Amino acid sequence: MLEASAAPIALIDCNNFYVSCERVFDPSLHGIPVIVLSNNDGCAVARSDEAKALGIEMGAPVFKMRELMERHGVKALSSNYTLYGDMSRRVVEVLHSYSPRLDVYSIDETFVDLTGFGDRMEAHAARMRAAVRIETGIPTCVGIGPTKTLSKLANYAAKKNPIFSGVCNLMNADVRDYVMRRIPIGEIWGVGSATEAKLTAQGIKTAAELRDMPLALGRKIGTVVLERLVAELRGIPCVDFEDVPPQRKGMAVTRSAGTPMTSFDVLAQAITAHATRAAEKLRQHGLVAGTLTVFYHTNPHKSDRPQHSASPIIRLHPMSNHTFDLVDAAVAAARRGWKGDPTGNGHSYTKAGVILDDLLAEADRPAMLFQPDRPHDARLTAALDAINDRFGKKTMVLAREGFDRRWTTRAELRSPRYTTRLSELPTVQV
DNA sequence: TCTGGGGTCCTAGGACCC
DNA sequence: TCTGGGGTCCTAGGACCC
Repeated sequence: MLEASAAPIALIDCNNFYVSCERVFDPSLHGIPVIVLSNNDGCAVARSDEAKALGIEMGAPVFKMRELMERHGVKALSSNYTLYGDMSRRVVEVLHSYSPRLDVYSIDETFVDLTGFGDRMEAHAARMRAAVRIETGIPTCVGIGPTKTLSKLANYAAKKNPIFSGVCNLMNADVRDYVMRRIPIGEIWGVGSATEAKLTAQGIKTAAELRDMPLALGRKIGTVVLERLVAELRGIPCVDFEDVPPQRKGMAVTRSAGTPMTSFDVLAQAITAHATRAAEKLRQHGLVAGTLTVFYHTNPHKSDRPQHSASPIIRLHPMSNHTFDLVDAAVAAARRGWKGDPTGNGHSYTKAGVILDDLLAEADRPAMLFQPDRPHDARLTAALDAINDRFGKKTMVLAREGFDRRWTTRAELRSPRYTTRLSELPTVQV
């Protein structure tokens, strides 16, 4: 049987992760509705159970629910990615002592290979979950299944139904069938709104029905992706366990502006900041980029106002991770996309970004016949990185970022970076 | 009157994820 | 007034080649 031979995979998923991180360091947040906001304090990207119970949806814009929040005392926090990133690292560190093979899928989810635990896998998962709770303070749920898709499904069941006490094991085909008959297709990993609509039109509404659909039909109404999904639901692994993270292909730094940008100068300042950050990220990962895309656009939610968007692309040769190269290329590209008068063309741009593609390990960068030898540049960026690493991000920036910084993203409700800044350590009253 | 076919590469756009 | 950011993968279709 396929189920018997397929290796058990556990998915451990942190509950309401960003909210849980905040609660670890601020106990007053327990028992009340809490939401964490997106960049620019625009919408809710994480919600406590109490906030979900009030009907606050994922991605709900804050300005539309101010009344509701006031009425129910909803506590809103700006996102604090420095804190969440560090807490995520701590969770993974704990998991390492529970399995030699991990596939870190996202900031709050990790697949764990449970091969070799036999009948004890459920108990092992429960111990792992308890250890994460004790050592990091973060609550989690665990789903176990013969494929990644089924372990995701198991995790969903563990979160939804308290009967599982946080660990749902779907290795048994009968239990699995019972659960799958009760899960709507929209909750399955890989089924988004478009696929859900197509499947519903075919009369397919539950995970069990999707599993039993002919593979060829899956391919026909979807693509090979949907066909693989159906196979995964049948217990046939099609999604690789990636314990070694694959080489990343692209990288982006994009931000909404706190105040709309109306002149080319202000836009160029924001683009300079984004390109600077993108170059830093490249160097941190030991990569160089071959293609740079700049984009900026007006507010798409204001259809009554004139709209404009541009996304000029520039090739970088030689491939580079140098701040000056990327800033020069980005600003030049942005200028190419700009139309009209530099002091203002009648448009208010609300978002801009820099996207890097064709990434390559720095060591593999192709040599160029006439490659300029620029040892000073390398030393300069090294010094720049060292200063910003030691004294904090943006201690030293290019003057081209400007001084008024009116375009910077809003984050007015951010909690302290408790675990990564000495000056922001939590204080304890004895 | 008759007007190829097959292959590769690249890109834009869609769909999905957290 | 106020609506996130950062990724991956797949496909269709055009350009180009022989």
